Amino acid sequence: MTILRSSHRLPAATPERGIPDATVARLPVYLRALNALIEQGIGTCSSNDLAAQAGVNPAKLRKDLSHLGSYGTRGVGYDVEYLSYQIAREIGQTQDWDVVIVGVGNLGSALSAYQGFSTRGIRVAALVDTSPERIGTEISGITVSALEDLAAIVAEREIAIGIIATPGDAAQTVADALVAAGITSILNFAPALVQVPDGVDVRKVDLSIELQILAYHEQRKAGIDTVDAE
Amino acid sequence: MTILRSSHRLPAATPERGIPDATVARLPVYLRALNALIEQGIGTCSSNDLAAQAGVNPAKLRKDLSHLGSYGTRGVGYDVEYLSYQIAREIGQTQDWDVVIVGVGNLGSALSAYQGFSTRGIRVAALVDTSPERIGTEISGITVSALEDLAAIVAEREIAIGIIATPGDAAQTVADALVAAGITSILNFAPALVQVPDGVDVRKVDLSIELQILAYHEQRKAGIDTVDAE
DNA sequence: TCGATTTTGAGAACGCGTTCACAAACTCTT
DNA sequence: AAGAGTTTGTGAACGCGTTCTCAAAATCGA
Repeated sequence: MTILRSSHRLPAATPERGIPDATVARLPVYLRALNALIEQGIGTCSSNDLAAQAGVNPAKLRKDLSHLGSYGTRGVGYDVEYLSYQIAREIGQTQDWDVVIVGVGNLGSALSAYQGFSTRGIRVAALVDTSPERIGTEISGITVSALEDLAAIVAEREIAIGIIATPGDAAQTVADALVAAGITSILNFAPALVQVPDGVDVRKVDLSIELQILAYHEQRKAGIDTVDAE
Repeated sequence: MTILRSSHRLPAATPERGIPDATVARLPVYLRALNALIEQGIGTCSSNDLAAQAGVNPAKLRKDLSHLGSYGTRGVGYDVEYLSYQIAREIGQTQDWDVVIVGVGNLGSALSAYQGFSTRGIRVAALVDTSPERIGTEISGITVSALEDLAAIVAEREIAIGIIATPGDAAQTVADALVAAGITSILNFAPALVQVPDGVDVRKVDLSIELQILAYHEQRKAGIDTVDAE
């Protein structure tokens, strides 16, 4: 059964630049769900099927996909492989992205060995640290370089994404070094917020805060139990 | 459904329970900013000062704080220590929270040694794994237990929060075990979504997706450079 | 060919969160 | 004591994202 890719879109249609942030954040989830379907040998799926796999509302899924174009077929659904490719292309996963990790303490080391990256087009290309004891050692098959060599490494390997995995007080220094080296996208694991110039994207992952949010809700659950009788 | 908890000072105000999720997620950020101010020896601050420290809009900060109560003084600002305590109390950081980490691979090990937890009232109380080679070994000063012993450990130590740091295919099994053991809050680092019964909170941190989102924007920047002449 | 059925794509309504704008409340100076 | 200056707390406007809903487009069976 061949799925018609409902004709070509308009040649000069809106460049469709500007997918909502919330949608962008979910596209990788859909991609993962589609890959799961591919592994199950499923060739076509409805928005209901895919939404169930991805854990979202079917209407939301369709709205999200509609921002990319019309890749489904009414009355039929989506061709799994075709849609998978379209999303991959949209989020730039048809190419590999080299990243540099700054700070190879416990977290940085764990990230350098993280299995989940390679299958999603992420390749840890370099490790950097400031500690003399760490520089020159090999972690996950990569030799740790000095922070001074960052710019050269970034230029040579065409690295566009940097990961900050240092303690909080080093974060701004590292961010400055990354920006100076030409990095324009930063993932910050340090418990500190960093200032960067316009044009540089920073995403922050704060492990403590995630747990603190859970603790708030946990406290609230406990409070309901004990206070309700009041 | 609505939780009535009479506050000691509000006579006929709204139940006041039910702080918006977006606000809850920012309270730990404010708390960190306030602690930074305390270390600088600053006793009072305006919403402008604190907002700058926390990296948010002053109006948003005030709106957030207004959900907790009126802890500021017009024309003056906020007492740093007092506000710090009020936020800490609100998000349950006046007590320590014990957590169990399931999966002591690279990521789980790194989390067990993470310095940022202890200062925020998070204590890693137990480590669990399924691998016979890991069970019984000591990591960050904690002996790794078997998954079968999870329920006993959770009960004994009164652990309320569990962290999943396993590969994706083990995540659901682990989540089921955590729920069976009485855990009601889960932080999931595995690249898979887990199903849990009502009443159990799950937060998900997906390292690959964070990088994929950055890669999307990175790709877009590159596209603008080459396509757009603006 | 035609009607019944399935499913997408998108307009519209809705809700939540952010930002604006300002009165109220406080301090400080004269 | 009173006016000028500050800053909070909050109602209102706004914008983004989610959800509802349904016409349009496709398949299938007779």
